[in-house]
Amino acid sequence: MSLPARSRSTGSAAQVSSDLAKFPRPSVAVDVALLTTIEPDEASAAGNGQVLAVLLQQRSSAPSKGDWGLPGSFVRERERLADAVLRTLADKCAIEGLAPQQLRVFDDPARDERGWVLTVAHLATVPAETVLEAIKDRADLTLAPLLPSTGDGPTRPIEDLALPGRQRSLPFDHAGILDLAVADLRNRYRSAPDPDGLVAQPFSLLGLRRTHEAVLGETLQKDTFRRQMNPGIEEFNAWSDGTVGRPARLYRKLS
Amino acid sequence: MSLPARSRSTGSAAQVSSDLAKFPRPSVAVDVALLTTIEPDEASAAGNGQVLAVLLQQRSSAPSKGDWGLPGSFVRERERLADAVLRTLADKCAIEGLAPQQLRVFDDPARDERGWVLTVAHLATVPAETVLEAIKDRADLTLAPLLPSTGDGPTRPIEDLALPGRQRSLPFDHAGILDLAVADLRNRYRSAPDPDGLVAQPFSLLGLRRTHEAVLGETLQKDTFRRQMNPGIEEFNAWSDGTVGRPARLYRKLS
DNA sequence: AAAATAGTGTCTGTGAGACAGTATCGG
DNA sequence: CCGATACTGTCTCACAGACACTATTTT
Repeated sequence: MSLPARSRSTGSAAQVSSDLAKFPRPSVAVDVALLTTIEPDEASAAGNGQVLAVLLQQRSSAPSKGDWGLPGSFVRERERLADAVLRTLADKCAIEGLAPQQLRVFDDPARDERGWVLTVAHLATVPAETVLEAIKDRADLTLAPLLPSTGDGPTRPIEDLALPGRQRSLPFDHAGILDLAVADLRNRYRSAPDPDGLVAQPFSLLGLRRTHEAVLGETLQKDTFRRQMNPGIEEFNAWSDGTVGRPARLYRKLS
Repeated sequence: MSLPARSRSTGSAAQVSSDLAKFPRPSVAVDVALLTTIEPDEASAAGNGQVLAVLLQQRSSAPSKGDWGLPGSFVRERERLADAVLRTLADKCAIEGLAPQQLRVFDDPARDERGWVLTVAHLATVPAETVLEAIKDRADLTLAPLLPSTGDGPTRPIEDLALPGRQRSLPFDHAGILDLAVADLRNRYRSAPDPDGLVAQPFSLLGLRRTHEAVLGETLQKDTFRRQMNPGIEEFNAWSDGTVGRPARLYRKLS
């Protein structure tokens, strides 16, 4: 970025920072789509395994009070955006140790009725157990499953988000943020084994495939999947406890 | 995003907007990497054709005054980020009619010595003639060629940016913005014919390939390239004026 | 005719996709 | 033994990559 032509560089800190004061400043927030894979309550359609789910929080205030939306908060002075996301998750949801990833800025000037607010959308992923532990005593937090699109329309990544109560849609532009997050996650899960660490670390190829199927929203072929994942994993000297059938070899992610 | 718990929704605009005032607000700027493909002055290495180039402006003020950097400016009240980029290019460079694309926010709190400044990096592309026309009478604008990496290191997309004078590096985090912009452009040019419209509209397959080679920084095989582009183009009822050799059929982009 | 460029036929290797086979467990 | 699950050999098809051949122009 560069200054307008009229400003002069004096070297004085006070003078220098007063240059910035000439420009209006927006409020800046972060929102986070925290995604995980869960076993749906009813044996749902779309394959036999897990589905993607997103953490929603019931809004305690201001616009759309009472509705469920993505967690978020305003950025603090000179705080890094990723740190603001971590703080939001720690303060509001008691979840720690993630690596949020920036998606993009949503900048519609009318997106928030309170004023000029930019929000930087983020994506974070976490194993299901961590989220379930964090929300089990909380009435204002929930995991909403993302049912994969049954039709063939490639328009929106998500066919249906199962919202609690009679709520029909997410507030603000949270639906757009969620679409972006899912598309981003899917892109990464197309080529590499569990790039975001959703599965615990020795895993069987079946467990890995179930998670990939949940993320991608489609079933995968067993043998093709093995060949695609093979260069990215290494054998682990253990075997799954065979509940039924032959035990499966366990693997770890490589490097 | 959501409000802190203590705020109440009163419906009064004054009351509502005062909630936002409780939070510190950063200065927000946009920076743009305007990329194009040019014929390099000397018959450079790396193939026989064009190379990527980026528009640089000599900073007239403040930090790094006199150095060359990416054009940018502060966002105005309730202005959309893409509009801020368009305004920057129109005001400072007299270039219009582009479609800037957001890359990501750079948020290092120490990135600008003047204070807390976030910048939203953008990418825009434009045919070479438009840029050359716009900069030809301007001493503070230049097109810096991006020489493709000669070695095999896949670390950085750009081996060398040919900066004017004795300047060694770009100010702020502009080098990172440029890397992102080039990587993004390359991703799109890998699968589709000229997705950003860098070539004029009936084109020969040779011209299209030269532009793709410039963007990707590597030479492409004639016949493989044709097959990859074929589903995305349609024949145009005209032929290139054969200066030497057989004239080439011309094409247009499909749909 | 020679040089230069455009366009295409074809061979080969690689890998996805699919099917069916073999291996190893619990009952 | 049977059922169930894990694993793998192999066939087919499609396509990238590469080479060379044919086609059409200027000189």
